[in-house]
Amino acid sequence: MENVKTREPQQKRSIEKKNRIIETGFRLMCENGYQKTTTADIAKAAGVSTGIIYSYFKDKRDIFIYGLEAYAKHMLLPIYDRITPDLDVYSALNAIIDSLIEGHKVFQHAHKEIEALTMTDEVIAGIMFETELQITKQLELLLAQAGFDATDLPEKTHIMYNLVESLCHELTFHQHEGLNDAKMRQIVTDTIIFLLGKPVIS
Amino acid sequence: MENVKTREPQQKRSIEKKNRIIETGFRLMCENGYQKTTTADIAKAAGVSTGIIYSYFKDKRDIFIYGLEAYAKHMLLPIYDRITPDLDVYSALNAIIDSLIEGHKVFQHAHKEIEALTMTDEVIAGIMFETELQITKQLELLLAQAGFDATDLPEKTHIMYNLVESLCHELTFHQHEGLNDAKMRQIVTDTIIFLLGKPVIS
Amino acid sequence: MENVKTREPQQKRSIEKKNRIIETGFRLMCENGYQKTTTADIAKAAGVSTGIIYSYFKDKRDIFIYGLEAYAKHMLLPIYDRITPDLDVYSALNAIIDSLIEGHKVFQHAHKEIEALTMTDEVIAGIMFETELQITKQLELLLAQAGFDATDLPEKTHIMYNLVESLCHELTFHQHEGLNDAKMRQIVTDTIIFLLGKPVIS
Amino acid sequence: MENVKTREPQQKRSIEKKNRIIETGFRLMCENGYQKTTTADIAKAAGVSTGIIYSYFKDKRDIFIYGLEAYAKHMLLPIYDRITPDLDVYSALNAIIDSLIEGHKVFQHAHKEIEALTMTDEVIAGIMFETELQITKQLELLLAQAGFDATDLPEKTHIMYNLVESLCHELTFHQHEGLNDAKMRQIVTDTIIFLLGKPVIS
DNA sequence: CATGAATGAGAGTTCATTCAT
DNA sequence: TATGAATGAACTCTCATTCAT
Repeated sequence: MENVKTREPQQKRSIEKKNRIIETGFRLMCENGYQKTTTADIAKAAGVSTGIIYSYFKDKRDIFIYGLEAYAKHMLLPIYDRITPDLDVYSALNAIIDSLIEGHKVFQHAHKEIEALTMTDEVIAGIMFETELQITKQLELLLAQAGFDATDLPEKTHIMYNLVESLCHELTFHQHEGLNDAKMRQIVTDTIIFLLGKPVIS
Repeated sequence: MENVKTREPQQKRSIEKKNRIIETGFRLMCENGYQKTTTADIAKAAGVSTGIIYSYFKDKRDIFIYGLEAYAKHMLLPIYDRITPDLDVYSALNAIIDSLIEGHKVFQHAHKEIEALTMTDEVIAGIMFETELQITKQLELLLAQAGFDATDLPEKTHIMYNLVESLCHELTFHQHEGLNDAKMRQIVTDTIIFLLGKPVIS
Repeated sequence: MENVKTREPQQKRSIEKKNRIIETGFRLMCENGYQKTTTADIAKAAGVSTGIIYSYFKDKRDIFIYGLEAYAKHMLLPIYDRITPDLDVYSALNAIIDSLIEGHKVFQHAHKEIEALTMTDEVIAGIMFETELQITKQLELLLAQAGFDATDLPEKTHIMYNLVESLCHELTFHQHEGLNDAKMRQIVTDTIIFLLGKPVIS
Repeated sequence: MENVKTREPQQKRSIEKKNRIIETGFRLMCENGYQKTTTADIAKAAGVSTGIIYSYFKDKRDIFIYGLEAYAKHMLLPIYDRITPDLDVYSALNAIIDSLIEGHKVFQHAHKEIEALTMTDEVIAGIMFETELQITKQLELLLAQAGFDATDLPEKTHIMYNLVESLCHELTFHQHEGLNDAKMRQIVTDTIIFLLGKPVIS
């Protein structure tokens, strides 16, 4: 039996409204912090009343969860989409980096707030964990298929993922003056290629 | 322009009390989240009254700032201490990694909460930025002195710092099953050495 | 001075709908408490929209008032109906008790909630007062006509009414284990006959 | 392990304050209804801030429970106190009636609101049930010891209790005009004596 | 006539901060 | 200095009522 209090909007306008609340709410929470964002803030920014929020969402946290899932999808989908069988591993790698950078740009400050909530909220932690797992599994698969040595692949993949994550963060926020974007990206891809070693076959 | 309300404790016992509040408070905030930690929790855990906290600190955030500064010092000091002129660059590198891992272990979950607060609090952001700057500058200096090619050194250093950061995080929390600690560390140091390239003057 | 907002339904279907709202709403309010019953609950249970309720009723309280009046009628009517001139006083008494027990069974928990609302709502208090008055007056009349001594009749009638009320309550809810229904009823009727004393004439 | 959020006041002033909140809160809830009484109302009437209420009580309902327990104690204690071995059964009966009337006078409107909450709150229902049980058991014991016929004693006691309850209610609130207090009381005691029958051992 | 999405005032509760002792 | 009781603004969430369709 479904939740009886919140309802799934059927009308087009309602769906748009629900999405507007998710987008606005998640953005505010990520920009200003989960706790500092009040339901009144979200309602005002989304142009709705506070009451309607509780027609679509169980509670404030529910908005964040929905936003987080959209965020995860936004990060994952392009990866699946861009990796086609005819792509060589280097192009695929670049496609993945592009995807993640784009995801960061769209969701701005999301990452830090999510990481913090990960500590105290198991559901949120679970979603993030699963997302990261999907991405790294995808990377491992890609590399294994391309014939790269599978030795220490999980460890290498994890490190590569973190390298790309950090790169995305810097390229998105430019917190450190004097760093050259192109150079950063070049170094990261070089490093990943170094980590990959040479393909075993050929 | 001194703060008139809070005072700098002169007595030995008072100093101990202030430090106890900082340590306990910062730990609780990092473990359970800044917002979820109440001043009452801190007072109880530190064995003091809620009132006395406001003799030593301007507000709750002030406790966090003090804790953060201690944390930063804790991360930085060992780096300075362990890098002696007679050390070769590889040993120095390992010493730095050891220092940062240790720092992570001591301050546990601190990082995530700090990162989140960085977004909305400029002072906190400033402290973290300065700390990272100090570490990377130290690394750059170390490497330059050791005769490594200074080309793209800021970019490389930044990437190395992130590599080590991620490593520390994984070694401390072991969030991802199936990853081998020793291998991870080996790969990271290998990667750093790869990034360093060869010293210009052989 | 007619209410301009709500209207008196003319169509047969509308009348049925209004009655369904009254029945369902009053039942829910009595079972779960007035405050705990929401207009959404009533609408859902009655199979109508929340909006339509405000076409038939001024507000939520109005539904209760209507239900209460129906309840009062339900308690009173059988008393009038069952007391025919040819009935002796003892049979009439039993008929009244039967009527009240039946009323209780139909409206279940109504009494307690009504009593509580009586305190704060003068209209509700008035309806209940009037109902009780009708019943006791009816009793007084019945007894006077049957030739019983009219000394202290109002006081006696009031006490008899309460006796029957309590009896009905216990017979309906059986809250106290170990009490025998038949014995209770027997004792109550015996007590009433004791209270009545002997008819003056004959 | 005790509740960690609410504390048991140790200081005399604190105990007084807690009691003031209970008295004021319970009175307001009984006079105006549980739902209509807000925590702000209680705080204002008790001359405290809303916050302090939650130092002494888990929630609003907790205040009511405390008040209810005090009410029950107030009803029961005088019964135990006034029934001494040397008292004949008629004097004891009068003592009980006096006790209950007094209880009603002190707690005013309490009864109705309590009855209503009994429906939806098991804890409240339990307290009331236990109180009534204590009183009826006391009555049964008293009568059995006095040598009255124990036939149908539980049923008779229950009816007597209700008789007294109704009497108290009327004597306290005088809702029905034209009824004479003294006569009412006389009739009730007469009825009880009738119910008692004659002591078995002459 | 009917719908049910939308409103927004107001509820209970929390907690950083203050202050009488 | 130190206490912890007290404050009250601000939070999340509810629901009787309204209104666009």
